[in-house]
Amino acid sequence: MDLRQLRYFVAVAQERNFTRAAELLHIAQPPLSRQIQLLEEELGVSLLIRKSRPVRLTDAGRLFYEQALQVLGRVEQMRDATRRIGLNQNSVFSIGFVASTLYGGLPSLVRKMRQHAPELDIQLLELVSVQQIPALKEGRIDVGFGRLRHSDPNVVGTVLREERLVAAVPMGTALAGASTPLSVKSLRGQKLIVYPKEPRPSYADQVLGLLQRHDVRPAEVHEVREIQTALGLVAADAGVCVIPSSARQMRSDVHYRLIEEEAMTSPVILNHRVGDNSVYIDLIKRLIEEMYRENPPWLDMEHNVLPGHSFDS
Amino acid sequence: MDLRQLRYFVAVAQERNFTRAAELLHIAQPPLSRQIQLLEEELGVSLLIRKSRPVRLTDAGRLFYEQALQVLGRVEQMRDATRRIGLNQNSVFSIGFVASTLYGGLPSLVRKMRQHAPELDIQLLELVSVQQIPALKEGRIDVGFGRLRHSDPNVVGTVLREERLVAAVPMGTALAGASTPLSVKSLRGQKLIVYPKEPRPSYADQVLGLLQRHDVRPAEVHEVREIQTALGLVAADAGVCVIPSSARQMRSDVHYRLIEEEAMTSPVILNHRVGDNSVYIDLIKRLIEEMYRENPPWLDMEHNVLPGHSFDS
DNA sequence: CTCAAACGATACCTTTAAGGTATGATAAGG
DNA sequence: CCTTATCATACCTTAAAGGTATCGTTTGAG
Repeated sequence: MDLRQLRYFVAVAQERNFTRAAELLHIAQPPLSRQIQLLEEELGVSLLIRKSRPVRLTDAGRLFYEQALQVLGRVEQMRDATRRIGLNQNSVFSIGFVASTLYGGLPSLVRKMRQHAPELDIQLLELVSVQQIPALKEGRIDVGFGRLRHSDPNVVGTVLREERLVAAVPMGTALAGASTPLSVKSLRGQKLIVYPKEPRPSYADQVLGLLQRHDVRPAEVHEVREIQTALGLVAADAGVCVIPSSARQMRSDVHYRLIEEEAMTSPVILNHRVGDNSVYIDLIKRLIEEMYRENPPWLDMEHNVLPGHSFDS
Repeated sequence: MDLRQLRYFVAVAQERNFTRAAELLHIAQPPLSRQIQLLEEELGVSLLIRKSRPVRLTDAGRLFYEQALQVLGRVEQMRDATRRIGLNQNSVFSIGFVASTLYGGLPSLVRKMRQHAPELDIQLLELVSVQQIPALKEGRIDVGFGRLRHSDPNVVGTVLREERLVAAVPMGTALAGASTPLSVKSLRGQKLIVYPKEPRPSYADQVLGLLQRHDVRPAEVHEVREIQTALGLVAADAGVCVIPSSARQMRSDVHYRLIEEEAMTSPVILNHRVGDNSVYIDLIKRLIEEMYRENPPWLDMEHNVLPGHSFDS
């Protein structure tokens, strides 16, 4: 499959006539016919009904046509965006993040970065923690906000805060009958919902590891794509899940209880390359320190523990 | 530009070494070098810094790399989806759902199902709309709650409601300066964030298709995993996204504006196999009718249009 | 500081695939 | 039934992809 074939197919789908499409594409009709045939052979499905005049799309052809339009549009956009970056000499600064950090200070931090460094083109890339390390080393991102500790000597990891975890439990169940902190051992024998399902390892594995360390075995583990699904299933009484306390705002039709064990926390970690002396790394660190000094609502000191960190190394 | 060149470039970007990348691609190093040069000539920008070892990406190269990954992923997905279309018991009762239906009546419906049919083992499976049709035909699920219309004659699709779409825009931007409904044409030239990234086609494609139909071309498209990431990026002023109106509760630090065009809706559709006379299908239909008669808060009649549907066919 | 190894670029050749022409087969309308 | 339009097949030409040989540059070890 190739972009040229996509363009050829789109033309045929729009004209519903190979001869006219060939004219528009400035090629002869037989090579157009052959290229569409090659495409169908590669896919193993028929895209067009040729026995009728004008030709009609099959169901697969209709789907393929819509998708092809989008892919061709995406290619156009990436060409334009690449040229814009390359020709305008804007600096790009890439930030990797795990989704849960969007409920902490990351949105504000990015806004402050835009204010302090308007010349930067800030790219935001969702990567689970384990993906951030190679991404940093390969230069695909410049900093990363992750949730898992690592041991790579080429990447500096600084714990910004340790966020307390809470159990989201279905309304109307026994565990929902109180609001006091509960022991993680209460989760024994429960159906556990974990996320994100892939890529792994991820926060799902962090939770499974913490439960294991506390000798807690759930009755069933159900892996789902992401937190919104997990909390939705809790609302549907399909099980319980363990989430960072900042995510409690997502739904109000489930019950939340703080997990009392002090080890039941999830760190938020800033990662960057060793020896990266970019002024933007310094700027990020300074902005983070300022934000923490301001004690903003999302920091929620009742559910976060700050390690005695500073950025002086 | 061609898919082959994108694959070549991605390999070089990942290996940071032309010789190794060539080996992985099963071609010789000189043609790889030349193809990347042709690509750079066509774009008119440099993608790689070759004077350093290992080679590094330029800023334009980094953006191009991320975009190329997305495009290649899309091509893979469209191939798979096209092939899938072209080419479907205590009693377990499986319900497929798209994540956004968890913010509607699905959790309540499942609770009612559990009450009315306690003998059922209700399995909940997150599947995007297009995955639900083969899943129904193959018997992997018994009903599905999806967002995309289909034309498969073997599956009955009933539109339960048409949910109005809203634009989530960053605080402090021009579009956030009003609360009145806005025209979809206002999204021209904006950076658009779409979700879910995979599998495809999905709600992301529904939005892209709707924009295309209204002749709206965004400046850039950024695909992310799911709505929480999309809204978080909006909060970080990384672009705008189009969401179902029920999802507005997820974040309060972005601005929402109803999109005024009447066609800018996303249907919620109940799908089941033709001729499926299961008492549970009848039960689900009855429960849905009861729930809609109760006019619950999530139904939000201001942002939903009910088609004159009944389940009598 | 020197040298050898690694690695990307250039030149030129071979092979492969895209496209063109001629023509056959089939659908559809008069 | 016949003619025209349209897609498929066969075969040839042309253009581009890929291979080999080799040059120039970077980097790290001694």
